[in-house]
Amino acid sequence: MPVKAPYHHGDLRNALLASALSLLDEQGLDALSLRAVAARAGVSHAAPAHHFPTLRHLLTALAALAFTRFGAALRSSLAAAPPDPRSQLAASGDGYVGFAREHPHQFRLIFSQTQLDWTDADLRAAGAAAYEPLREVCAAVAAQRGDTSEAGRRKIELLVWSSVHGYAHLMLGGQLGAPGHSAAGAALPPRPDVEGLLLG
Amino acid sequence: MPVKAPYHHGDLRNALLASALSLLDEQGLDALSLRAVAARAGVSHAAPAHHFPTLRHLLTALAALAFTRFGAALRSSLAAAPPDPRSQLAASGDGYVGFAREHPHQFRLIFSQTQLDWTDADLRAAGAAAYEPLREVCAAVAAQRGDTSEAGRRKIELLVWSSVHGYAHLMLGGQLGAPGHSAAGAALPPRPDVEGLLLG
DNA sequence: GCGCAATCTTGTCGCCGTCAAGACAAATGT
DNA sequence: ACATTTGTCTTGACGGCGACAAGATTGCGC
Repeated sequence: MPVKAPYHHGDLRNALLASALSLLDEQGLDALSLRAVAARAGVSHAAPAHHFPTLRHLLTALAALAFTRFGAALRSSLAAAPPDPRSQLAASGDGYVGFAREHPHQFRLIFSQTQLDWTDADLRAAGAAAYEPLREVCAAVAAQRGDTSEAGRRKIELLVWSSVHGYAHLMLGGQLGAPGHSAAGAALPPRPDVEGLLLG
Repeated sequence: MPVKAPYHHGDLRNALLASALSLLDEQGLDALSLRAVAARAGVSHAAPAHHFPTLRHLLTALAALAFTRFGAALRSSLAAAPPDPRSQLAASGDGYVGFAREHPHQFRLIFSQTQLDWTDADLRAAGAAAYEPLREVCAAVAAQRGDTSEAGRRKIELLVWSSVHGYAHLMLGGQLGAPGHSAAGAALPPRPDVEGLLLG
């Protein structure tokens, strides 16, 4: 491993993404600047320009990366649960909220609206892939409720997604239960019981 | 009315908030800078310092203002609906997402986590006041479902709040239905039918 | 071996938040 | 009535930021 820095980095793009990810986890979204990321990667302040013309491009690529991690977390949570729709639904909710709690900054980045380029193909693909398991679970839930129609499936999807996403968002905002900035996960009210509501 | 600008503005604090609000509605949260707000108010770039030591202070005060408007919108939506719990619940949901659609930037500001000082007493008070009608409706819903316990009321609250908030958030993100940045409110899927789910 | 294109550096510009020092006006005390 | 004090606003400066331009360095194809 040649630690000595050559003029041409060789894999600067990935190095920048790695630096950005660590910086994001450590100091949050607001601390992500092109210059800080470049400094952490050990290059000059304008080095990222070739790989990411704009901070927006870097954030978008980073969000795509975080999205696939989010999807992987969802999948692993589903794989660890019993295969019946009710358990799967609960597991997807727990996985969703769990990722938001364990990686709050990545979660915030993923759903930050103004700073990302949502027309980017990679980001959209990563997002769609991450949500695929959730959609499958919702289809199974709709089927168990005796509704196999497209519209019925969508309604379930929307309800599940909205409630779990809203809960995660409110949780991150500290707007649930404990006032101030109490320790995460201390005395939070439990996630809304969608599975109980939908599957009795 | 002396339009000529005196050295002492007289009501700069409110003028700054008004400028900030119009700038927010016109150009979004990212365009809110102390200098831009000061310029719009016709004062020098450092004039806000006396009233808002930091951009964070200004945003917090502005969020408190937007929160009371949000609460007023909720109340007016509730007042225009029949008094039965089901209609009130539907009206609060419609008012919630309606405000988010009509004032997306104010909505985003209100729920922006990192840029606001959530220990600020005014902000917390404004937020609590805005949510009061929602809590009352949820209490009525819980009662109609035969659950008058504190825990039952909270569960209903959390479900309603999470689902409607998540829906509004996803809607603003354009993550529902139409891809890209289609016109707001075009072909969006309807809000999750919490009232139907909870009250048959 | 040579040119060429890609990659990285240094330098610059304008905008930002923030601090410091000074100009100005209004209220206050005598 | 006037001087002083206090609050308010201005000008000026500093460092950090994103973005652009121009130059240096390297590796690759010919």
